[in-house]
Amino acid sequence: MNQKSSKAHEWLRNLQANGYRATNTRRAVVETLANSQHALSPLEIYEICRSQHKRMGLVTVYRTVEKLEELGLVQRVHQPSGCQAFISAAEGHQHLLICQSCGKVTFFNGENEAMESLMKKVSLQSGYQIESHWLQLFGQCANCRDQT
Amino acid sequence: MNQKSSKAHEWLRNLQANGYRATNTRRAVVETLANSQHALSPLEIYEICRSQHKRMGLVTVYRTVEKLEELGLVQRVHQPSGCQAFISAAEGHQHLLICQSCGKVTFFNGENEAMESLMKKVSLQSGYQIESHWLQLFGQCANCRDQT
DNA sequence: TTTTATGCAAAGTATTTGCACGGGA
DNA sequence: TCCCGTGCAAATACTTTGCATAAAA
Repeated sequence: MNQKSSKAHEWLRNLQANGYRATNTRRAVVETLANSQHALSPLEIYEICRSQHKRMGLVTVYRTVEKLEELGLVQRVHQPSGCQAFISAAEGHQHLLICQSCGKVTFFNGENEAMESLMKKVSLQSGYQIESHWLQLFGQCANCRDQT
Repeated sequence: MNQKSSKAHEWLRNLQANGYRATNTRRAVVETLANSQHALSPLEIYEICRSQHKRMGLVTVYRTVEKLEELGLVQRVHQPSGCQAFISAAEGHQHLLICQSCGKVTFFNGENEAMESLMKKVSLQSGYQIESHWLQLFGQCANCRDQT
């Protein structure tokens, strides 16, 4: 069993532990998202899954993604081109790095002194009590850089 | 003339300089957005403007906001609750700090060594060439903290 | 006068909901 | 068996487009 499918299994177990059932269609959505290095929209997930489950409905994708998000297993990705896509949730204090050419998503560790001190500084200057932050980087991945 | 309305005038001048006309309805949208400390959705802008221009259509708001965004005068704000709202564009390397209670938006300067070194580090580790970053903080503003 | 902007209505997308049937546990 | 999950269709929300009229320059 490779690392990819173990993530899918873990998500399915998590769903079941929360009273949700492991159905075939749900399994397809979970595997698609768990194995993807790209953020996928409900429609994209639907099209990928439909190659295996002809009868699958787009609604099922929406409902499954909703549950995965609720359990913190996937997260919505915000991009200039739109905010409908989802990807595996970052673990801990990680953030996203997105390739503008191929869409590949990489996680990086954002829990560091630099961020901490910036937030402390902003907190003092603004009077806000800072509770959370969104940090996302955009660029070109190594592959796409080479192809130029 | 206060600072608020001068921003609205500046935007109108900018629109005219780019071949767009300064109409009454457009003026209303511009003033609403230029004077707001909160991110507003097209529908919210529409409802505010309609108190003065009964005949105004929601479409006009969409079309005006589109032009303001195109000229870099306003920017879209992404939030957990949705991504339809707009606010004055940040000037230079500034980022948003949003109050989770009242929605007030404050800008802070994000152009600093901390961010630079973080991006350099991530670039080395990931192999990505980083082109832009998106940072946003969420918290409680001074007013909302006091009211607890 | 000339050209852009407007409102209305209609058309497109994206997403959610109601419901009877089907399939997991 | 029991109850959740499913697909379908319809409803809702958000945004864009076509067009005849109104208004800015």
